[in-house]
Amino acid sequence: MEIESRAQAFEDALRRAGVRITRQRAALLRVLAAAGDHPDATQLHQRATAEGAGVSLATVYRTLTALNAQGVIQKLEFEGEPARFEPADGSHHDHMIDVETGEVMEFVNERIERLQAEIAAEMGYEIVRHRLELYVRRRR
Amino acid sequence: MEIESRAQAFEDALRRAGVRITRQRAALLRVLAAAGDHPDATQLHQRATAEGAGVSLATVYRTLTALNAQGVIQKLEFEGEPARFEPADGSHHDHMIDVETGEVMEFVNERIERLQAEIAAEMGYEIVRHRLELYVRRRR
DNA sequence: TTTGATGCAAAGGTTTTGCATGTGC
DNA sequence: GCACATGCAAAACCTTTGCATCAAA
Repeated sequence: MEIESRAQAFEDALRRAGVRITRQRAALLRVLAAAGDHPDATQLHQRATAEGAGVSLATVYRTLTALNAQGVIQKLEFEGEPARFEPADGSHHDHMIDVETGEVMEFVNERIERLQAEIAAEMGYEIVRHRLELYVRRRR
Repeated sequence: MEIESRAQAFEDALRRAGVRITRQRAALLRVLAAAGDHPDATQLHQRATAEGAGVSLATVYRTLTALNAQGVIQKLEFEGEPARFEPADGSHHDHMIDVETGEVMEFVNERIERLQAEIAAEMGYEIVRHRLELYVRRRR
């Protein structure tokens, strides 16, 4: 069971960090592990609620903040939308957003990563993190 | 007078688009043309007010929305901050933000631009707009 | 003169927080 | 049992908007 084991890995990471695993957090970890899309706080709240877990929206936000700080999830802030979240699967990737359908796709490009590091280095800096989003339209 | 002529160019662009040039808009155009940094709506409001122009914050927002739609200014949304704005000088560039000082720097890299277009094309898309931000720290 | 722009204050949407209570470890 | 997590409701924050008034062209 792919999803269960992923949720389990999240729990372990948190426990190691000394974070308590409450019923609410376990539910959110499961919902996050199962998410194939990039849900926002409200959607996560709905999904956890649908699963029968009693979780308040405030707790969803507090948990997301904690999980993000632990590096277990990634916060995404696309233009003109509430923040979305995705499980951090270790491998870094960037996002492409179809402006017509709203669909979010992921991609990785090593050359772009390297170029970014070079640009920063040339100016005397090192990259802490970065954000690259392509807002695109299907070609015809 | 560099700034004055830039502000004048903005006015011309707006007039051509059939937008009225009010006292408030002229003041904001001057403040924007003079901005070497990347001010947010509140800062622009303060600067216009300091110049003696009576402008309400609501009008600042409405004007920024209009100017952005006209392509006269560019809206920037960095992580965890209110939106900032910069005059659109025609040439596209991306941003580097020093996470320690908050300083915002601009850069251009043709290769990154090309790679982005290639990535989108490979997946059957064309780029409408994009956003690239490097959050950096000074190297030591 | 006409139509769009403004100011004010109120509301909008998302996210955070204070405080009393509950609960994992 | 203690410290941390939760729920609720209120507030914070940035931004937008309804409506009466004003002013650019």
